[in-house]
Amino acid sequence: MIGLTRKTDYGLVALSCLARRWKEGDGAISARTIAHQFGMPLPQLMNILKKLATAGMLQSHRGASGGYELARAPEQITLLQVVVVMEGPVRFAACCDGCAELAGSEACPIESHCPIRLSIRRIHHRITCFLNEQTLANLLEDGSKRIASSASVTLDLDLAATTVMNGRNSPICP
Amino acid sequence: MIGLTRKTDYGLVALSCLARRWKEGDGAISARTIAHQFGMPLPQLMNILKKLATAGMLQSHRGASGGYELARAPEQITLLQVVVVMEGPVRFAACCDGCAELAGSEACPIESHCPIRLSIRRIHHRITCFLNEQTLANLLEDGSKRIASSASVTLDLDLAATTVMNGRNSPICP
DNA sequence: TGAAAGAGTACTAGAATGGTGCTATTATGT
DNA sequence: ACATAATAGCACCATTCTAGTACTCTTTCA
Repeated sequence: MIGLTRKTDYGLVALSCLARRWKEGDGAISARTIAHQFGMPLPQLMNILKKLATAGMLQSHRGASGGYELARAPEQITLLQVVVVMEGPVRFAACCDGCAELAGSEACPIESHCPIRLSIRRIHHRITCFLNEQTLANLLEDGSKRIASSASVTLDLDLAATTVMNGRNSPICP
Repeated sequence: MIGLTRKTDYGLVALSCLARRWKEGDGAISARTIAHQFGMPLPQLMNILKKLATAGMLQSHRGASGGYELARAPEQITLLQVVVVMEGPVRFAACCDGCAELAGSEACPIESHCPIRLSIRRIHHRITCFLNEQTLANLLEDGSKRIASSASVTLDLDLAATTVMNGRNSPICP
């Protein structure tokens, strides 16, 4: 599936909240407060924040009036990093993506004569690069602005045309 | 998760095989032959090809010496179309991605004050656009060539550096 | 007429995901 | 000193998704 899990989603919302506080110079904020603010289930958000803190993305403060804050600048936290922390390494394909040597996953049986091996790897690379260009700071730049891209490309997007058609012949890109 | 399911993977390999035959001017080929050629489980590949045929991507020929062939040119079959057929509509996020009106999925409860709603939609759009630019014909152009991109951008990729690091600070893009 | 092939449907086992609960530890404020 | 509020670290359950299999029916060709 090509999409974020709900946990990653929750994590990104929380991180954005913390990034905004970072910009304002505010201090730590508790998981309870964030959960209440965005209507997220508290136990799950606690697990998520714990994970992000363990990964070094957040700094935690225990005890009363404790909480979480970003451990580094929003510009230095990328979407790819968050996804990797929450869901594990990104693997565009189970085989043929250059990640088979990770985690003892069995190699693709047709790797030697797979007709699309290299193309899949290139696509994998493009996607991970793209995700790594999207920083928390970018995410906060809302709405009318463009996505910053180190590939020196910006697209003027018609956001109203973003809906994904189910039909097989309908192009997504306007 | 950000990655293709194995079924989509199988489907792409089979489609590439059929695309190559299309270029050579060859006719239909049976599921059994494809499965044997690439070491895929036959019953599953049959289901996959049925699905792609139902979606109009393949043309099927029943009876002895029947089989499958592409229903249209490889240039007119995109990665996004294949993913949508095999996995359903692409939704980068459960909420806030402009797809909530599909399939009766419950709306995101914080949609009105979600700090990253628009950014998520933009990223969703960029990814679907990218997937829609990758055609079967592109996939067949192996190895040393570049990915065609209507965004008029090409990146020279160091394929050897594609491995995804697990560490939180290791940039993926070289 | 029999064999080969797709069409359609149903089913099972395992993994991933979403979500909850409990106990221990740490810091704060009174 | 002590109650309280907060994170840390587990373990756990229910549901959904995924991979894979099986069976019957229809069509076509030799």
